[in-house]
Amino acid sequence: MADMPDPRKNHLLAALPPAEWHRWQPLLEPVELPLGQVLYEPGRTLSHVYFPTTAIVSLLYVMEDGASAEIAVVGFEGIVGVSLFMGGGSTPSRAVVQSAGLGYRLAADVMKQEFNRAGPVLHLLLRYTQALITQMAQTAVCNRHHSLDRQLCRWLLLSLDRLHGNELSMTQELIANMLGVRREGVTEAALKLQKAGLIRYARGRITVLDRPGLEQRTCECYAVVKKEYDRLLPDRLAT
Amino acid sequence: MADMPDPRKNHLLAALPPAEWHRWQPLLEPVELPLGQVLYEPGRTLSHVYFPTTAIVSLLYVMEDGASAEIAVVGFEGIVGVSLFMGGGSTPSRAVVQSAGLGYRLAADVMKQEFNRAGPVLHLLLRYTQALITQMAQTAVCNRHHSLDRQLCRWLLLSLDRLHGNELSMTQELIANMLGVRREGVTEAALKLQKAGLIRYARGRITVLDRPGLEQRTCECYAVVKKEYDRLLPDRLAT
DNA sequence: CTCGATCTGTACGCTATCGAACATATCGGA
DNA sequence: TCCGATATGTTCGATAGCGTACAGATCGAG
Repeated sequence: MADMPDPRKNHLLAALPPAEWHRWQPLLEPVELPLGQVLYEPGRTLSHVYFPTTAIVSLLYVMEDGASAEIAVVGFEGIVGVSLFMGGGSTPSRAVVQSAGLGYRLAADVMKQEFNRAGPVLHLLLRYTQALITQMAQTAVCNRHHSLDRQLCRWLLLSLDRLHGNELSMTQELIANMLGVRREGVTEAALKLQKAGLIRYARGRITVLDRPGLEQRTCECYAVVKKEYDRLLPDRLAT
Repeated sequence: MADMPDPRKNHLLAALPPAEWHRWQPLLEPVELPLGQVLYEPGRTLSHVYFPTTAIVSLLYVMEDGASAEIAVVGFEGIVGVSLFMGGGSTPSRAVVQSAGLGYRLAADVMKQEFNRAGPVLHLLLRYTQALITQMAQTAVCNRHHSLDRQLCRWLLLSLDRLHGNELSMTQELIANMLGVRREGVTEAALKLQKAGLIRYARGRITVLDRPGLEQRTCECYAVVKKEYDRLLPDRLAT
């Protein structure tokens, strides 16, 4: 834990007013988030909320037959476990670490207390949740209308925005689970992108060579989501 | 406006504590909601929030090329315009009346004020929003994995739950716009359901003959959403 | 250095949905 | 009663993604 990053690498934590930050700081518990770790299960009451700093977490729904689909993705800009303060304390989805990294967590009762002070924390978290809603809505639209090629671009860009650098550590199998498609489909789509010189990859390491190229090839969904996050959470530009 | 229904046919309004209800009653403005009426446009700041009583409202995203997809549906159990209190005051989607009827509206500034009292109103609205989030998430999953047949069943059931009686007034063209598919596809799927004796329809009137049959034929998505609404909003059973 | 495990590439037939064009049926107003 | 508008039904070729099976490539542990 020597190289634990500053909690304020998480943009929500960074956006806290001094008083709140002072209260929270001793209560934030640093956590390692290895690939595949499950932060919450469908229907289970949350014990903590998580603030990723360098990790990326996928919210996904797993169907009765085992097939899955990603609903939204959360990185250093957000918080995992909004149902805790929204009400209900659980959701039908599952949260899984999609890209290993670090983060901080806060106990559920503390989070609820802080939220119920009804001050800046509440409004910050609700604005974030509104952005998350947009991401989910756009995922629905994209699943309906756009080709796998374009969806892969969108997915790579959303992940890239939540990482530092231009490299992601993801097998095609994993990406397929997230997008809810076959692994072979991802292989085909990724090949096209590689042949076009936009990415390079091998055995679970993807390097983005031409980000503007990806942005040009993706569907409108990416820009819609990006714009809404920027509008609702201007503080994310702070780091 | 002679036959304006009780505002408390809207379950959120019905769930208000006496004090709030007393304050709100004079401020609620009855509105007719004819088919196709747009309650808000993408990016436009909301002037009111709407509480449907007998109408159904679709939240949908319209793409650059004109294609569309429904993200969620709101009836007497809910409120249209959550982005007003969540923050931002607008969303990239559009709200359109999908089934003509009546409702009440409340001015944006009043709504914000009431929300910011941070009492039972806030928690009620957030629990509703959490249910709405589940509906959106499940729409994304359904769009990815389930056949048009099953999706049509889900859509009919979700609509039926928000109406009284077993008849809906909807052309196949309209349903196709909501589901984001071709009108011909809906014709085929509807024919199957009719041949199976589950529904009967003609020129924009659909009668559900065998609701359990529909529930059996739909995908798991319907039940997931229904269960979550029931869990988060037990008051909806009040009427 | 070798072997098993993991990751990526390729092929093939299948099906759902698409896009477009056109046929039929029913409603409501002139 | 007739006509245009609207709603539904049918057909047909094209295609994206599926399921399955298998082949090659590369990594790491022993």
